[in-house]
Amino acid sequence: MARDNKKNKQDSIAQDIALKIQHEQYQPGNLLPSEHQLCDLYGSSRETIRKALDQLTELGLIQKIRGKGSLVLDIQRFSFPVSGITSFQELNKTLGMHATTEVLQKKDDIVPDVLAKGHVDFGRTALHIERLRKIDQIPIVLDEDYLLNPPITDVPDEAAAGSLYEYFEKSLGLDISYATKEITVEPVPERIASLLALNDNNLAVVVRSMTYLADTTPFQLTASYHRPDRFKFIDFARRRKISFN
Amino acid sequence: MARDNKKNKQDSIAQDIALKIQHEQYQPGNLLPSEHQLCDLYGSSRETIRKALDQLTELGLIQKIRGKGSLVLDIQRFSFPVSGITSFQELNKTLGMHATTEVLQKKDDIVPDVLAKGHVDFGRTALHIERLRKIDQIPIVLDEDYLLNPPITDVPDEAAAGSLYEYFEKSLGLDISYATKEITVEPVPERIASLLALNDNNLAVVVRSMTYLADTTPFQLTASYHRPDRFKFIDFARRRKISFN
DNA sequence: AAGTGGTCTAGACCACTCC
DNA sequence: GAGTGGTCTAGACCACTTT
Repeated sequence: MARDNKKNKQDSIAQDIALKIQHEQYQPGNLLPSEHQLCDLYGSSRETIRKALDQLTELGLIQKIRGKGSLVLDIQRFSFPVSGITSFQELNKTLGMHATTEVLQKKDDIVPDVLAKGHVDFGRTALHIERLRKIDQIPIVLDEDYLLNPPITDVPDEAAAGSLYEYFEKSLGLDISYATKEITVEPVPERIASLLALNDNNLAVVVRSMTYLADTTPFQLTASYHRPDRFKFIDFARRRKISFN
Repeated sequence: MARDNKKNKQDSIAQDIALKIQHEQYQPGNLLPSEHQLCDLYGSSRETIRKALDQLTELGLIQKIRGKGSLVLDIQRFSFPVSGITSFQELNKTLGMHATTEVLQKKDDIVPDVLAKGHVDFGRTALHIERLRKIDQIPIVLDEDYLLNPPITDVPDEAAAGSLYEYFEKSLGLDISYATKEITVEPVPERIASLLALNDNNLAVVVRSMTYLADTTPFQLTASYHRPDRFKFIDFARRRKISFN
């Protein structure tokens, strides 16, 4: 699930067209109806249609070509959702894998300095949730989440075992907005290595992220340890027009 | 460098504000002038100002807060350019490191199947450029580029030693638009391992990418092999409003 | 010439924050 | 209430592709 926040027109239109692409009502290699036709279809102005199409462009679902139209791109379905902020649980649903989550810990702890660095004060405590994710019984990811209070006071066990994001957005009504993410490859402590059943070299892919609300409040720090042989990060990126030189 | 394509108003405004943020004329934690003030400042309509601010929002430079204003975010400078399509050469300039590029090969070759898969026909030939990137004499990245003809017929040696992107955009006038990228960790062949001076385990971070022009023509396939101990990928991502369930 | 997307405008109304 | 951003509109003019 995650965000049915499509209250406004442009978001509803974007969502609707996205679904039609997903269900191949609009197919890769074909053009969407022209903006003018979409105006009639949805009964809205052209700028609103264009804002909806901008969202699809940003996602990599379409490419607009001047004089021609909006081309539906051929992005393999398994590469969605790409990049962005997406939880294991959501990804799981989308890809239809059989995954389980085991909650190993849930208690207040001091945020490790490596995670806190540059984001929150050192020595701050937070609700620490440790979860081991398995696919077909094989451990794939170990998630170490640190949830800041405020805005998060407690997390029910069911939410920890399921999707934290869904709980935050749906139950708490938090407005999750953006995140910074850093991917490295590092040797990890023995405990983590054994949980993930790593080889002798103890190398894991470490994804550290900081997630913020719309009002810029940081609320979640995460370190995810991935088995290197099962790790895959897929990204779609557009060339930006802004340069910094 | 790269793309001074800021011919239109919204891009110029976005670029101008971005530079003012970079030079701390607008500082993290402070608000930008209001949209109304920016209208006066740049002599444009509010929607145009808003489109410029949208670009900055997408980049992670600002966060808009309703009723308050546009807050300049505190993204450490070393994390720019974030994500997106950014070449080694550009990154190098931005970070001011001392790096060298050694061109090992430049000849026509068949595109390896792993790279071609899902993007171009198997068995297709392309201009293969192999480059070893070093920082302070230490090998960091091995780039295997395959450039498709058309649109690329040849690449001068100077361009290969410098920035391919700069050559494509500035000299050839190509309109680079988007790319898909995939990051994995894999054991690599002995030759690559020795070029990168890897440990006994021969593990490297492999970034495979496919880059497209604005007219959706694929033109560049790349496999980059990174030393795991020097690899770092930094990303800024916004929560999307479109869901696929 | 007709149809497409690209850009910009001036204005309207709303929701939220702050005083 | 005044100021902020969020959304939407109707229309204009331009650049490009197609026939």
